[in-house]
Amino acid sequence: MDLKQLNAFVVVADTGSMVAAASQLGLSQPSLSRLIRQLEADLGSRLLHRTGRGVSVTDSGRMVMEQARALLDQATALRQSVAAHQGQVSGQLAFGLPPSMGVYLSGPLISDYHRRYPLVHLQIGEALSGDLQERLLAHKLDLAILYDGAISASLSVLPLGREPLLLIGPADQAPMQQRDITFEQVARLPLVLPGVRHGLRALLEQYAFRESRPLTLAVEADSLRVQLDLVRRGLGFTILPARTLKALNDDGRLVGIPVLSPSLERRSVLAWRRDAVLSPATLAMRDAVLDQIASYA
DNA sequence: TCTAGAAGCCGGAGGTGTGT
DNA sequence: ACACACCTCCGGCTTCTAGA
Repeated sequence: MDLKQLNAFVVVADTGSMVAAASQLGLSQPSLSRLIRQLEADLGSRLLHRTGRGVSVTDSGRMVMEQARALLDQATALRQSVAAHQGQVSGQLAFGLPPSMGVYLSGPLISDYHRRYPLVHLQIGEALSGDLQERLLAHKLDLAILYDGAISASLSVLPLGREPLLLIGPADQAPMQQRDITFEQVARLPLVLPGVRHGLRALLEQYAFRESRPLTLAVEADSLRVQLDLVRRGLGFTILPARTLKALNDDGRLVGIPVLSPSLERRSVLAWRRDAVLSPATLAMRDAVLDQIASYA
């Protein structure tokens, strides 16, 4: 058994196809088929069900897949540790963050990180907090920023802090003339909000449930830019952190005011798999995120 | 009939042993 | 120490087989 066979098996299991996996691995299908057979012979167990329309993982295969991923992660961390020991942080790093943080955090964070660690091949993904969590657990991300709440016990987290949430609207609209606004008043306003799978929406619904003040939904839009465009056009108001508004308020026509009673805030965390061996590239990104967040304080 | 995996065969690369 | 022969391993190509 070797890492090449284990990696081949993990890619086959992920793709569900020998042909697709062979293409991804840069091997011919027969070569890949032979690698898998050798692994199965070594382990004395069938890892895949073969059908005329692809392959599926057996129960033994699922168990092997989990441990194979852990071994591959350790091998990657070992390579990167040796490189770091020689003064070079290198390797691959898949990092995810929610769009409402990505709009203001990605630029400075990634450019600074890339300048300091040019040998690290970065993959940056923006997605909903729940999707990011799933991708972390599926080994598709090494590190991600998530919104606090319903975090899996399989993840380790580091709190990043709290962001006050503002009611956002056109400067000339009546509610925006106030210095602040109560949650009760906000709940009565027509709101342009993301769908229920979105962490921010889930958070607002929790506030609404606790306060017994159901939200008045005008339009549901997952895209931040669409939300703000609709707010500019007077279809309603939205709720976002101040930094998100600042990053997207190109024409300065939108303003934000604090929401009180209760004051709305969003907490975020940096998360990674509890069983993961963090590579030097991942540790460097963790520090870079903490530095960047600290610079906003 | 089409698609995808398996098997057989071949060639290249690298390792090992032996002779000079 | 070097050159050569042989062996093993790996990957590609072609063909066959099985399932949808």
